[in-house]
Amino acid sequence: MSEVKEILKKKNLRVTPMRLQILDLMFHASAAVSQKSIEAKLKDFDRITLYRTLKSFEEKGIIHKIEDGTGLNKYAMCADCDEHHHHDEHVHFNCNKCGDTFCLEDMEPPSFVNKTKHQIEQFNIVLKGTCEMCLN
Amino acid sequence: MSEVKEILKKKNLRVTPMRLQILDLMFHASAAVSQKSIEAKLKDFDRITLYRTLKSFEEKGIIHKIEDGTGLNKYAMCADCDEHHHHDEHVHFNCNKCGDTFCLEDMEPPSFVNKTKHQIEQFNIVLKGTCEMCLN
DNA sequence: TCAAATTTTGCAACATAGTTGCAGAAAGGA
DNA sequence: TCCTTTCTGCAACTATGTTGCAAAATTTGA
Repeated sequence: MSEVKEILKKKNLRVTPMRLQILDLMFHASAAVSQKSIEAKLKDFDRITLYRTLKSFEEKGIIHKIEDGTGLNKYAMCADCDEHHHHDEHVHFNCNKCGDTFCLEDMEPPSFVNKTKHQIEQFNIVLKGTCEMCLN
Repeated sequence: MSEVKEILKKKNLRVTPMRLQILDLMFHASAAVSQKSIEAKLKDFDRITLYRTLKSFEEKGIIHKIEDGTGLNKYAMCADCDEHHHHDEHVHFNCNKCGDTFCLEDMEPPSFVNKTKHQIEQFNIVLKGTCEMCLN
């Protein structure tokens, strides 16, 4: 728990019980978490505050938002992001069965041959299928 | 207009003024359209009916839904989809400035080296940047 | 062309996700 | 401890999407 406390302090965010709980939860989560799944675990807290907490975490570069196409925003800890730059351009995987989303930080992102006249600056890649857990 | 009429008949959908207008609009659109942009153009029609129209078009394989990460569902005509199978696994491009989304049907989708234990079945790739129009 | 069967539409009501303003509470520093 | 700043929780609101149902429109075929 003091590990997440350090993160908050380093980012100049006040250490509150809610923030500690949320960050602790994400720190130990194996998959990316949605706001809904956080709400399910911390039912004493206010929905709006949770939105704002996640927003400020994201702005400070503690977590990154994942658009996995399920319509639900999900969040995961950033390996090495800060408030100036997010390094979250890794591939994500979304399970069609359980809906969980994982960061595939080891997977090499592909390069694209740009035949178009559009200027490509970032990408969002979500692989879909059946996750390790659901296969068994 | 009779071209889109044929599409509806072929798919066993009744030919109604609303469907003709929506399909005609999508047929001539250069970018993928969101429900919102359709509403802006066809303001005489009911919001709920529009949802259901898009849904039935999608089910019949006339259009495909694009998850471009903007949170808004967008739709584009299917080049060769039918109700049994969607062939919409091409790369999409989303402009950060104007928000428009395009199908890059010419772009070769990359292959992924699967080092994980997850089973990959589909993918969703959205390239982001500045589109041709916004560059000029 | 008209009536019956079927599909589609539009309304009401509801559900969920997300946002803003503001007052009071809590955290952190002196 | 007190003061400043930040955070929280409430109320109210917007946008997006869904379901049930009755009325309207379309299609089929006599």
